[in-house]
Amino acid sequence: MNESETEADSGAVHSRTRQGRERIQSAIREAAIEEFSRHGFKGASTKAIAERAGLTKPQLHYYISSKEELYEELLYSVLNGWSDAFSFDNGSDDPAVVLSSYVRKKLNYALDNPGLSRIFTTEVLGGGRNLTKYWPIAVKSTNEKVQLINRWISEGRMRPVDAKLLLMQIWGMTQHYADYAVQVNVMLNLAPEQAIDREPIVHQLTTFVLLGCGLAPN
Amino acid sequence: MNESETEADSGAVHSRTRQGRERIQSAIREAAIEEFSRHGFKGASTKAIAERAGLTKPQLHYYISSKEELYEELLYSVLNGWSDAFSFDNGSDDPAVVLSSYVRKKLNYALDNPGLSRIFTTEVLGGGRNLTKYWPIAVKSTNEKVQLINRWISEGRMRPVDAKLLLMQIWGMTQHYADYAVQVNVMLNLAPEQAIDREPIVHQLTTFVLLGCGLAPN
Amino acid sequence: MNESETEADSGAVHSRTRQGRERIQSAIREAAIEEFSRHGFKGASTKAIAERAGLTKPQLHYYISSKEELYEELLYSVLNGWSDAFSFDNGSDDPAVVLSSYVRKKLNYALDNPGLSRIFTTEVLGGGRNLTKYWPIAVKSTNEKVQLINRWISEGRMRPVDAKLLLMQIWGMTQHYADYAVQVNVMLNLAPEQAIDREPIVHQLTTFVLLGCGLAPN
Amino acid sequence: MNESETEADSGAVHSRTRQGRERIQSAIREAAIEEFSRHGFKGASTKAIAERAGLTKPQLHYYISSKEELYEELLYSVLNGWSDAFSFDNGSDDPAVVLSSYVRKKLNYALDNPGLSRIFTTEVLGGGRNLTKYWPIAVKSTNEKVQLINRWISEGRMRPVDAKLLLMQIWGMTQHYADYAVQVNVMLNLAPEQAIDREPIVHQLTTFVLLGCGLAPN
DNA sequence: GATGAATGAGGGTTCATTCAT
DNA sequence: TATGAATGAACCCTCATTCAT
Repeated sequence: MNESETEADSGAVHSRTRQGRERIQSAIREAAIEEFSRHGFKGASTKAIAERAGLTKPQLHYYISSKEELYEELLYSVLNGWSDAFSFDNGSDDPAVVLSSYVRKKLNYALDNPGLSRIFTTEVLGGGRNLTKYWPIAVKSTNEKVQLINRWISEGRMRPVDAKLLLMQIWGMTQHYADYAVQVNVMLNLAPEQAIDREPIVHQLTTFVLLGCGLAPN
Repeated sequence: MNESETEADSGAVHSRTRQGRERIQSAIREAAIEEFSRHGFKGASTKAIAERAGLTKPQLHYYISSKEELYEELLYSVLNGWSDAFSFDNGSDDPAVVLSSYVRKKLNYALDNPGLSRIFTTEVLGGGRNLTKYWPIAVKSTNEKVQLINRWISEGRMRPVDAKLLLMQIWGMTQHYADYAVQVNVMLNLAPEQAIDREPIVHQLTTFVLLGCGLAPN
Repeated sequence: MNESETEADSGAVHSRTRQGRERIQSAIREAAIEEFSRHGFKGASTKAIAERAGLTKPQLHYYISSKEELYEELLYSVLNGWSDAFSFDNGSDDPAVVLSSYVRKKLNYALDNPGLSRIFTTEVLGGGRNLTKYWPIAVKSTNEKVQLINRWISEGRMRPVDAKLLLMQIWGMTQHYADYAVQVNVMLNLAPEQAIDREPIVHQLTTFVLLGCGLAPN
Repeated sequence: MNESETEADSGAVHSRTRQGRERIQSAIREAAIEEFSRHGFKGASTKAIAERAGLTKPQLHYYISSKEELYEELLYSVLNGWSDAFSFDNGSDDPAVVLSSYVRKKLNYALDNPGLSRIFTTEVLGGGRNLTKYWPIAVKSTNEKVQLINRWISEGRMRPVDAKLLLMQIWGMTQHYADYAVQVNVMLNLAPEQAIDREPIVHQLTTFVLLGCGLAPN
């Protein structure tokens, strides 16, 4: 991206082909996200992915090794993205600050990566067979947050709540904007693909969470 | 079950076969819910449905006319169930009462019918092509609730919130227990199919919502 | 069709059931004729036959032993009907009389039994695998006619023609009214199932044949 | 049949594959004609078509998109071929010339394309559901011929006949050589697939028609 | 690199027929 | 007799993948 090479490339075949390859691979990625997120692993077809990426099926198989691997790659890609949004900001120990930041990050991820988010949802819906390695990590990371929240509670800085349930509430509310995007747009009277104005949502969500936790909204 | 009970069978062949048919049809229904909710319409296979119901594929087609019709039947079944949970109690005009009742009903539906709930989610994920007829109804029903909430707000009985977003927050939080059941159980350290203790959840959810709306929890 | 059964039956159960059986069998026959004549042996389905006869499939199999046998029964039924129309009248030795009578009988058979006629056509179209036993008979019967015609020709009572071709011309022209009934009705501006006025056709056909044979039309 | 290709192949790979594709497509076409013409649309199976063309079923679907489309393609192919044979020669206004030419063309089409001809027959036998668009064209073209014949009659150049019936007689007699080819060969003592000597037939047919119309044979 | 072709498995569905009842 | 159910084969078609070119 910030490579010093301009669009007016030296023209070396090597470089051009590499660019082409990257463009194709990102086209495949986007196409695969779309298809997998709409139909799940079993329901998605390589034909549809190939067509969406502007390739033929054999061409697609030149770039990927299998449908399963492509899917897993994307799935792990979400899990990594999750790690960021899942983590609490360490910059502050103020519950209100930490929680609002968390909500905002979660929501942003859902709205910036609705496809990837939905892939995770289809995976969980399907039973989460590919997530056995992931659960321990998620559990650990969740437990850390739970402990932090519980400390806040024991310090009287927060209303006593079940911290795990609180986190799930946040997940449910934010993930909703990825999984139910279609319904959200219908309800908000937006065109099917129209982007949502996210600031009001962040604001209401954080206020809601803070009030729910007995905290003063920022 | 009293062991001396002899099935209270009338003994008539007619009755037995009819019972058998009903048992099979409900087995098909359950199997279809499971498969569709796990893999979506495209990803589900009639073979899997048949096997789960203890039938062969041609046998299955003796009871259903097509995969699509079976799916749509189930989908409409959710939509009907939705109508109940979607409706506000008319027995009260107290925001706290109405909202907690709504949350409770929504959650109960998700926990009582996780499969059906997930089918709706897969449908929305897939783009909601089968929901064109449903949206107007849902929008109307939602708008009615929005107006009621707005009245409460204008009467100063509730904190000013975006009513639509509020409803979506409730949907997201309750639906989460159906869609993400697998993750919920992992997080709550429950066995994969173990039933959840729903009372604490209802309690925290309603408290959360009421506080978020600036209402005193019951 | 031509069943002019007396409704005033003795009323005996036995007789009534026998009547019922006969009625069913004739319904099956008609249904089978329709289906086989429209789609051929392979293309016809027992389901369609059963439905057309107002029966279920297992019910149908109670009356017939197999699709093939039902088909063959009908086919042989045509072949028998053929024998009549195929035979020259022995009452006269006048070429004009014999030929016009033959044309008339052929045409009448086609118009009275279009379904059966078409079954024969589908059989021939399909290769005539079921007709191996029939060909020798047909050939013999044809050769006899050929010899008779040839005698007429050698006696100078008819223009010299290839007798076999002449017969085929008659078959083609008459069979056309069964096989191409749909097109005939379109061309004659008749409703799809409307009966045709056959006298003009008989007249033109016989005149045509007689003139073609150098005979004076009746 | 229509293979007029130069055996001297350029040898280029490109050319070879394209030739291969064309050869396969024409094999499919021939196979499909054979199967459809023998069993009708419903009775024909893609398996049989594939095998006859030397392909597997999925291979076949690489070249065609569906059984129905393949069938319709062939059917329309007949209808187009029909247009030629259906048209009267405009080169002459002599009834004898025009009619004999018509008979000859019709017969030639039936003998050159027996399979395609039979496909049309199976379609008409089956009710002609695919011919709704075709009928108006056929009716118009027929009416034009009828008017011409009627003019000849009114000018006293032809015996008065029902022109439509006359045309149907011609259709019946010529089509017979396609539809009843099997029986024709049996009757004429030819081997099942043996080609017929068509000149005597054309001669007798035209003579027959001209005499039937009160015209002097050429 | 990329394309036409092939492959074997499996998709949903209907088939003719038989078996209990 | 007649019906609900079952059966195994076959139906048309698409799948993910691989192999020549």
